[in-house]
Amino acid sequence: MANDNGDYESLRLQNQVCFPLYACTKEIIRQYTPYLKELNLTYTQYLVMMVLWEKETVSSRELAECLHLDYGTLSPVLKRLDQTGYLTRERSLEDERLLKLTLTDEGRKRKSSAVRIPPAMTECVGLSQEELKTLYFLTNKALRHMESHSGKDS
Amino acid sequence: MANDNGDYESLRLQNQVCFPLYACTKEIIRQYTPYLKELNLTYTQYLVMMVLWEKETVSSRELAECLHLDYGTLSPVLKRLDQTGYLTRERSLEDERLLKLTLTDEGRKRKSSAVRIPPAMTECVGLSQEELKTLYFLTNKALRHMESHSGKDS
DNA sequence: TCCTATTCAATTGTGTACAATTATTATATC
DNA sequence: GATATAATAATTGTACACAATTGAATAGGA
Repeated sequence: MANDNGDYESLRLQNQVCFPLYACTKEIIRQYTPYLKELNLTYTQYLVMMVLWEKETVSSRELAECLHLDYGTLSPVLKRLDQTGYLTRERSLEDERLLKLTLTDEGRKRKSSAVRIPPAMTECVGLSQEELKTLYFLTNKALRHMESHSGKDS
Repeated sequence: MANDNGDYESLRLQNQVCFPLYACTKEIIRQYTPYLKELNLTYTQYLVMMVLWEKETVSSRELAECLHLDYGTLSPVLKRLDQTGYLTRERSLEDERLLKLTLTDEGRKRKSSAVRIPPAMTECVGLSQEELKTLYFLTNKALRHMESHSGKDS
């Protein structure tokens, strides 16, 4: 009934949606690199700094949640940012389990240098504002769907 | 003239397009993991296998190009797939620099188990066919733009 | 032919990324 | 108030990911 070609059609690299998503993400991050290098940051570290530039102080737990990263990834990243001198790590007084991260003056200074990164990256990706909005909408929709449908199906 | 809020608006995590792309990619790969574990594959190894399932034999150079991976990533991945017994690595006779990868019977067998992965993943992402097509189009467009505008501007 | 530049691949070093385990602190239950 | 449970981080182990370096094979030019 079904022919062999048709059965395996879905397994072709060209027919995967995730693959260009994966390749595109890596390529964008690669394009970020030279800009971030001037700030002594990696992309992951830049994500942490964006949160701190906005909130000044944040718990490790909040950070893990909003960046979708676990402690195995976050712990060494935070240690490096501490060593670089962009943030401080200290235990919360109310709850000794919580790690409180605070932006340092040195870290705050980098914010003004960072403002030119987003427009440069938008330029580099080569999509229109409309297309970027669509991309933003679709990836967020997929993310929300996967979050609500993973793990805790009781 | 310009207010401080407006200047830094573009630096907020919520206004980044790359971030949901990055988070979404990681989440999809995480969702792949249990399916791929049954085949003894990681996501990167699965990408290599998809190419081999289609072409039976391929050079390392071609693989690096179509998967957008460099040899630093690819070499150990190929070594592991060799150890698992899904492919063989041998030097090309015509050009000793080239590494020729060939699918083994054991590797070929896994293809029939893999066919149920793509529909399961489509389901899991939670986007319509139309939305997936749009996502595919936009990420490929961005990829092509970045490829043609990076490095060799003479 | 000899020399140089290029291509292909592997290796090294740094930095994620995540599952699984461990340790510490808080909370809930009795 | 002692004990079980849950929450928060850190650590360990495996596997990418990529820049930079190295080394071998090939191609191209004087």
